[in-house]
Formats: sequence, C-alpha cells, structure tokens
Amino acid sequence: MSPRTPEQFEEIRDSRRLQIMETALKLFATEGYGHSSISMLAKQAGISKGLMYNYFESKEALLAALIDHGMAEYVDLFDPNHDGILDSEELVDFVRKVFATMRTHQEFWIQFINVIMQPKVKELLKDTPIIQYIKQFMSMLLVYFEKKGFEDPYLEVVTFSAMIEGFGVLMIYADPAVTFPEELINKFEKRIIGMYK
Amino acid sequence: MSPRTPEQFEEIRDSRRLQIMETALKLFATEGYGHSSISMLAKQAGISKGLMYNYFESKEALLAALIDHGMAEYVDLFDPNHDGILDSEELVDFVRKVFATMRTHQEFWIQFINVIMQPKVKELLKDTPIIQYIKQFMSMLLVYFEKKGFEDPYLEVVTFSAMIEGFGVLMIYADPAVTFPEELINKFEKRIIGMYK
Amino acid sequence: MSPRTPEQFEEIRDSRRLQIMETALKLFATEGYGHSSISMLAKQAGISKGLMYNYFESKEALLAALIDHGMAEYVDLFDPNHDGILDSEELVDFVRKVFATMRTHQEFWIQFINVIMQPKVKELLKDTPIIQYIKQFMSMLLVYFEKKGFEDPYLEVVTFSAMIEGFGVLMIYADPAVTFPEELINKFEKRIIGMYK
Amino acid sequence: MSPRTPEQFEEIRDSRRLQIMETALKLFATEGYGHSSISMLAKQAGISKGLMYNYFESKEALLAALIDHGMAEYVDLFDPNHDGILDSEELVDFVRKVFATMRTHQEFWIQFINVIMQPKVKELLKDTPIIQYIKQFMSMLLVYFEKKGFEDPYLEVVTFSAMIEGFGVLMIYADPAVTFPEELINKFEKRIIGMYK
DNA sequence: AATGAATGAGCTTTCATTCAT
DNA sequence: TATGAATGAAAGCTCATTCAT
Repeated sequence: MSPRTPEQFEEIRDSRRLQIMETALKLFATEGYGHSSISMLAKQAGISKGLMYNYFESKEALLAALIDHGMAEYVDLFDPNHDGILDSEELVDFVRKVFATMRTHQEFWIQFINVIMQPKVKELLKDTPIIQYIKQFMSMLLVYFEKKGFEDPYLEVVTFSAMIEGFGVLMIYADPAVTFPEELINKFEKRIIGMYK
Repeated sequence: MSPRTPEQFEEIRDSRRLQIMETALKLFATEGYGHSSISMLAKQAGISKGLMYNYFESKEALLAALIDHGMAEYVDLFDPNHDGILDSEELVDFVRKVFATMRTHQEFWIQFINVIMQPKVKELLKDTPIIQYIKQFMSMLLVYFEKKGFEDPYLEVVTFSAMIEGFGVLMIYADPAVTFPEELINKFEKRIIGMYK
Repeated sequence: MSPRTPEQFEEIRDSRRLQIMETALKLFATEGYGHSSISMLAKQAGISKGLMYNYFESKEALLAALIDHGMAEYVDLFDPNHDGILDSEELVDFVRKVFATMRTHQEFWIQFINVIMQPKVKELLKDTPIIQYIKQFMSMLLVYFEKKGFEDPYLEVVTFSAMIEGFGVLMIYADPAVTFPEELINKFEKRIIGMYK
Repeated sequence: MSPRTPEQFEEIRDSRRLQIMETALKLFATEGYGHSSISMLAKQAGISKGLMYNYFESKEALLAALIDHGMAEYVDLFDPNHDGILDSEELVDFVRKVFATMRTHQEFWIQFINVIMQPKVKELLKDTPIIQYIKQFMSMLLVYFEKKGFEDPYLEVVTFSAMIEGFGVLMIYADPAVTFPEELINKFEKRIIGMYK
C-alpha cells in the first residue's frame, strides 16, 4: 500500500471521468438531457452526487465534455488533411471509416447521435469546430462531384449526405433491443462507394 | 346578456386548443420538450398557466395530443388502402405526397420531426397506430421491390427509407433561418421516383 | 308558460341552494373540506361553477351555511326552553330526540359529524350560538345529576356525554356500506335512559 | 475533513425524520391535513421545502408514515397475545393502558386522533394492520362478555367501545389550551373497570 | 477524494374566483 | 339566471448545486 504517485492519481481521475461520461451518454440518450437528473446519473455511475461536481463544473459542462469527446472520434473523418482537395481514394476512405465506426461503435454511435439531436444540445454544437470541418468537407465534396462530371453536383452532395445520415437515423429507430445486421451495413456501404468512387 | 351557446363554447375551445398546440410545437421543437416550461408556453401563447390545464390534462398529455395530431397528417401517406399491395403508381404517389408535404408544411414538418426525435417522445410514439402503418408499408415496399426484380429487395427498402429520412434530417439541420430551396426538393424527388418507379 | 311569480323564483332559489348544500355536505364528508374543489362540487350538483357563486359568496360561506343549517336541526335539542331547569322528562326527551335523529337522518348525521370534526371547520364553529347552547345544557345536566343525588355529578356529565358522542363516532367508523342496526340503536338508547332518568 | 460515516448519516436521517413527523403531526392536527401546506410544514420545522422530499416521497407518504408510527404505539394495546382469549385481568390491563396513554401522551393522543378522523386519512387507515387487530379485539370482547354472563354481550361491546371512544373525543373537544383534568381521567377509568372487570 | 444532507429556484399542477356573454 | 373560459396565487414537487464533514 505504498502512497500513489501523482500519475496514478491522474489515471484514477481520468478513468473516473470517463466512467461518468459513459454513464451520462447512456442516460442522456435514453432519457433525454432534460429528463436526466444528477441524482439518477450518480446512482447509475455508483458515485455520490457531490463527486460528480468534483469532475465536472456543472451538468452542462458534463454535456459539453461529452460532445467534445464524442466529436473527437469523428472529427478526423472530415479532415482528410490534404489541404482542400478530395480525391477518389479519400472519399472511399471516408465512407469506409464512417461505416466502420457505425459497425464497431454501434451502441456509442446511436447514443451519441441521439444526444446531439436534442435541441438543447444543438445550440452547444454551434460553437464547436466540427461544424467548420463538416462545412469544409461539404465544399470539397461539391468540387469532387464537379470534377467527376456529375450533372448536378449539388444534388449529389445532398444525395450522398442524405443516404449516410438517413442510414444513421434508421439505425437509431430500429428496435433498440436488436443489433442492426452487419451484413446490411456492408451492403449499404458498398452501394454508396459504388455510386461515388 | 344571454349566455353563450354550446356551439360558441365549442368554437372557443377548438381554436384555443389549436392555438396552444401550435405554440407548443414551435416551442418544443426549438427548446426541446424537457426544456420547455409551461410558463414559457403560456407566455408565448399569451394565456395564463392555468388555462393550459383547462385544455390538456398535463404537459405530457399536450405532447401526446401534438403527436396524435401531427401523425394524423401523415398516417394516410402510409395507407394506400389497396389491401396490402403496392403498385408503381402508388409508390410514385407516396413519394410525391411526402415531398409535397415537406414543401408546403416545411416549417411544421421540421418542427414535428424535431419533436418526435426527442428520446422522451419516442416512447410515446410506441403506443401510436402510425407505427403499425409504417411497418405494413415497409412490408409492402419489400414485396414491391421483389416483384420489380431488384437483386436485394431488403437493401432497397433500406436505401429508399434512408434517402427520404436522410433528406428530412438535412432539412432540419440546414440553417433554420433559411428556407430549404424548393428547386432542390424537386430534383431529389425526381431522382427517387426515377430510381424506384 | 306564464312568467314566473316572484314567489316561484324564490322557491327555485331556495331549492337550488338546498341542492347545492346537500351535494356539498356529501362531498365534504367523503373527501374532506380541503380536498373538495368547487369544480367537483359543481359537477356533482349538475350546475356550473359560476352558478355556485350566485348562491354562495365563497367556498367558506357555503361551508358556514352548511353548518348553520345542520346545527339548526340540532339546536333545539339543547334548548328545552324551560328557562334553565332540566327535569327527568326533558332529559328523556333529549335522549330520545338525539337517537331519533341518528336513526332517521343516519346518513345526514354521519356526514355532518364528519364535516364538523375537521379542524378547519371547528374554528368556524366557535362563533356559532350552538356552542353556547351546549354549554348551557351541560350546566343544566350538572345540576340535574346533583339533584338526582349522584355521588359525582361531574363524572356523570362526562359519562353521559361520552356515551352519546362515543356512540356517534362508532356509527361513523362502522362500514359505510352498511346501515347501523336500528335494533342496536334502540337498546343503547334504552340503556342510557335507564341509567339517568 | 474525513467524510461522515454511514452511521452518522443514519443518525442524522433518523432524527430529522422524527423531527419532521412531529412537526407534521402537530400541524395536521391543528390545521387539518388538507389545509397544511408543505411550505407551512417546512417553516415550522425550520427546514427547506425540498428537504421534506428527501425524507418522504410525498405529502401523502408523510401522512402514511405518521399513521404507521402512531399506530405502532397503540397496536399492542389490542394484542394481548394470549391466543384469542381475553380474561378479566387482561381487560383491566387494556383499560389501564388506554387511559395511561391518554394521560401521559395527552397532547400526542389528541393530535393523533384529530388526524386519523379526517376523511382523507380514513382511507389510508383501511390498509393498515391495526384495523385487523381492532376487529380481533372486538371479537374477543364479545366472547368475554358472553362468558361473564351479560344479557346482551353485543350491546356491551358497543357500550364499552362508545365510552372509551367518547371519552377520547371529549378530550379533543375540550379547550385545547387546558389540560384535561387527570383526576377525571382516573375516575372514568375506575368506572369502566368497575363495570366490566 | 468522497459523501449525502441541505438549499432554493423554478417546475408542474390545482383551484377559488371572476367575468364576458 | 346561467355558463364555462380564463385568471393568478399558491400548492406539491424536482433538481442542479453547495457544503460540512
């Protein structure tokens, strides 16, 4: 029982933080941010109410951290860091990564989308850099489809986006007790790649 | 001097009910159900807090009425009452109606979708007949795509659904100050019809 | 359809008043004064809320009227108007009348007692003349028992009162679905008369 | 510095619970359950409104706890745990205990009776085991009076009950500022014992 | 670092009362 | 005389947050 080193303390702090955030994500996704109380959160996380405030300044700060953390997982999706130009390979890569994420983080993905679609949360998002990344990516998409010779590139951007987002929404609305069939995800992925690569 | 007739009372009630529901839809859509208080609702509707309870048993009952009413607008979309069989014409009709709705009730549509996607609200939806209608429609779609000779009809159902839902979500996430361009809606509609008629 | 005479109007008013009061007594007795709302009262009486205020200034005024009216039924019990002296015959008469009332107005009696035992109501009672009558009657009882040669006349007053009140309470606490057996009332009445006449 | 132990927390909780219940009993007795607000209760108990809900789920739950706790004081009165048979000594014991209680817990007794006689409260009582105990006790009384050779044992049960309950009610209706004379309680107790031992 | 009792602002809801008709 | 829509004050209750330990 030697005293813990500062590093160990920090590790404990980090894992606690993460544990709280995971619990919160689950809770906010199922109950909604507004209907989730700190009491419920503390109980589900197995900690005291007071401790939560040791890790997060407020309920809203917890939400912000949640979103930041969640977005970090996705931000590089939208950043194929070749300044401003999207090529065929990168597009395919983007699609693959998106669906890989959906596949491997299915539960997290659904919960996360569920949370960021809540009106209160949308506001918070506006101040987040990811929005800039997404807009940039859209512009790049537009240029890409132009170069590919699509008749109406803007319509193509919309179609492409709608298909991906729509698929995500379908997953959310599927019976939550059932995992979305991976086979289906594969096929849908292939279809999109086939359409736009 | 003479008291109001029952008809007059009914008229008053009906218009007030509608007024409250319209205000509530707008509020719930922008603030979220959980973050909307009856105080805010009353202020925006220009009535007293108490009056709301003269028309709806509770905040949740108001929400339920909202959903019922909103769904009623869409339920016949999913009910091409030719017992169980969907033909090409009916599918085209369905798509046209969906996009017509998006076009003409754009504001309502966006608000409504915004509301029904909130977690607390999803639960309420489960007890609603529309879910049955949608499931039936999906089955009919599957049969339709089978008959049309699509290689993987189930994938087609998903693609079809994803495109429509995805487009709806895009509208919601577009800058709310700006109307979604009608020209774009037209093109996207044509594309889907072209793919599946 | 000749126009109503003023007398007829007054009759209508009086019967409406009575009807409201009867409904209120029942309601207050079963739900408690505090838990009874004017809405419930109006519904049960088959009138509008507004009309109630046409007949009574307030909910409390209705309660006061109720008590006044109820007490009027009992006030002469305590007023054997032979100035200040109670004789054997009058005592018997008193007991008979009390039990006659319990028998014939059983439902009313129970409801009435139920209402006047509520704390809020007790206060109202203090300003009522009946309290004076009861105190006078107690004094007369004391003198009566003294003259009768009881060893401890004050104890006798208490015993006498306790037996009558206690019997009343028993009736209230008996299963409300069942009428209290008349045979039992008779016997108990006889016993008291036997003890004190 | 170091956090409170679970035992300390439990101690705090227990004493607070009791304090709230005592305040509530007093308040409900004087104001009536219906007319007592949580605000008043909190003010009189010197706590915040919210804290009450940390200890009791609702106003009604508080009332139920009150009754449970109050009844616990009396339940063994009605349970002379000799299976089903009441003898002379036990009856005397019962009477003595009842009056001892009235004497020593006079204020509590009056408040408690005042509370349980309120209509809203009677309903709650129905689900309480004490009712069963009282019924059993009544049956035992009946058998006891039969064995003693009383001409009409059922009438005797009623008389016995009426005298005790009636005396209790007299105490409640006596001027609340004045303590009911102990001498009188003694005499009345002796009288009942003399009648039935 | 950790607890949960305690607070108070603000929520949903109820209800006596008013008033235009 | 009669209606019930409408009000607003106050009720019961919830919950993010604080703080002594």
